[in-house]
Amino acid sequence: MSMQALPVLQPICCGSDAPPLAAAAAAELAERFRALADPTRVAIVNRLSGADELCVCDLNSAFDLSQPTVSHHLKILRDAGLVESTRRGTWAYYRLVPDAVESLRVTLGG
Amino acid sequence: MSMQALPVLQPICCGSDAPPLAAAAAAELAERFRALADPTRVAIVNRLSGADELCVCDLNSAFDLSQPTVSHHLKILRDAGLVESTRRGTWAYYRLVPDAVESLRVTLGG
DNA sequence: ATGCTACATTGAAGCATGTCGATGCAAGCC
DNA sequence: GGCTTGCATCGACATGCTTCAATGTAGCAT
Repeated sequence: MSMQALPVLQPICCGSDAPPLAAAAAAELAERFRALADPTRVAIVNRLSGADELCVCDLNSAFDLSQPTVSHHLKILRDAGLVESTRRGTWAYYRLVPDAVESLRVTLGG
Repeated sequence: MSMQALPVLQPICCGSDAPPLAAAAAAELAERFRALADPTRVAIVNRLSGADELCVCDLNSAFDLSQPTVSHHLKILRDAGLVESTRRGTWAYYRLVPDAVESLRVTLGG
């Protein structure tokens, strides 16, 4: 999962008619945007941005969804590289990956 | 379609345990991210960022997809407010809505 | 060991999405 | 008028996504 900047708004090369954004790059970008294309995941990211770490139990009680559903969304965010987790004892703690979000932001013309 | 900033990363209020991001706000944000959750639409936005305007015929020939499919993606981008179009004669010209993209960028911690 | 708690994974159901061919519609040309 | 071109919409199909209950797994306590 390469986390380099893949600008949507400022194509790397200012080519005349050559494909400005490679198909693979577009696919990778779309994949990361899709991770934020769900209200629950947006809310999870937002909550994680307000704290250094959050335990899954906090998120479970926050979202009026079943525990497997929250776990599923966390996996999607993990696969997208937007969050990471560590287990300490029985609990799993999730936190944001600032560089990943920053990368997405740059993509939008930062 | 309100285009105000709805920051994911910096909740409006720094409340202790009150819901940091309202459900409606999260839904609206997710809806706009979903507009970019497809490779073709990412590529369309990218191409539009390289030119002031583009005619649909240009996009049709650029994406090796059927004309209805491209039209479908354009509608999604239009509904999300990321893109707008005007008909001049027989042709329809599409251009980016910079404020909409900027709004999404701010949402990511701008 | 038995049980319980915190998460993850699986399987299935229902809904949304991407894609196409076929059709509709308006503008320009013969 | 009729005909072609550019684009939008419709209907249908296949795939993917969100959600849940059920099950699995690992750690802690008794």
